[in-house]
Amino acid sequence: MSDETCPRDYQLNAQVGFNLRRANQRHVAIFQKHVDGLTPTQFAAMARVHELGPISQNRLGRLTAMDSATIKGVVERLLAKSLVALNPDPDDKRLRLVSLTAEGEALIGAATEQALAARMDTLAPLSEAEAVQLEALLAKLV
Amino acid sequence: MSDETCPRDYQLNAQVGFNLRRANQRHVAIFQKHVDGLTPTQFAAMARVHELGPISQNRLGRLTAMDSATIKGVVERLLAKSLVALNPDPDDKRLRLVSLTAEGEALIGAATEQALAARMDTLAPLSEAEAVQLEALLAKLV
DNA sequence: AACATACTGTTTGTATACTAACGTTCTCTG
DNA sequence: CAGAGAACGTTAGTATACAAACAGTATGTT
Repeated sequence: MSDETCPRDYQLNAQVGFNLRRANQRHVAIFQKHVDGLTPTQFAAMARVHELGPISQNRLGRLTAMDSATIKGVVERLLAKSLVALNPDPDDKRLRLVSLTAEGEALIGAATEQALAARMDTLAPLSEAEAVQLEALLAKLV
Repeated sequence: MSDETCPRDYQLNAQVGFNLRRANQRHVAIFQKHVDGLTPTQFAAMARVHELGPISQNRLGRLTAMDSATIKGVVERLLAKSLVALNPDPDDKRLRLVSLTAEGEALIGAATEQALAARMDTLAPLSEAEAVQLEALLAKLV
């Protein structure tokens, strides 16, 4: 990010919203460098399915903070990469259960390590104590 | 945001990246409720032009953390609302200078107050001291 | 003056993100 | 069991966001 982005005395730069957006932009960029082939949201979706097993599309969306339109696109793209499969629920004809394919299961381990490395890089400008503080404050905010 | 979004023991929820994304989502939603007719990025762009006067499209993008493709779209939409004007720079034929229209100038004052109200709402879950902390930590991060 | 380099704005393509509206299916209540 | 209401997934439309490639313009060096 260029120096020009940070003139010292504009109030915009002090706004939480603006810096929240920039911090998020920075994290996404760092994540992309570490994790190959998965965006942060795609990784989040896969991590949830890995944790919970087969799960409906909308429920997966809620658990990863995506609305139904957004999660649909994410699942579609994971499907195109053969990382997840989509099967009807025998007990509820509305549902389409998302599950990891063998390929997806094979990927998630390495991806998790890469995601943790990305987290480290993102927090690099902060001390250990500051990182803990930030995570606590963000948790209060969401 | 539903309770379901926050099961207590999934590591995903402890990830900075995930909570950064959610905090940003929440702020955008709050901003939309307070500021009518302007998205956070559109407001950021207008605030910068208000501060600095006529400015080239790409430079405005750098000062609001948007790449050239993104700022182009934002300016286009502000243009469609007649809030900004676009004029060639006589000294540099590459540049298209963005400036506020009278309508834009008339709007920016009220919008700034609404944006500050949105900021208050966003930080509402935090104490005064925590809000200051968060802003300081985010500033270190970007 | 000529040339390499850099910057400006533009376009295309992909990926979130949300709103609103819709048809299908389920569940709950009377 | 019938009808209301809710939840599911889908679609269309709009708005960031970034990468990559492009032509036009400016700048700096020789």
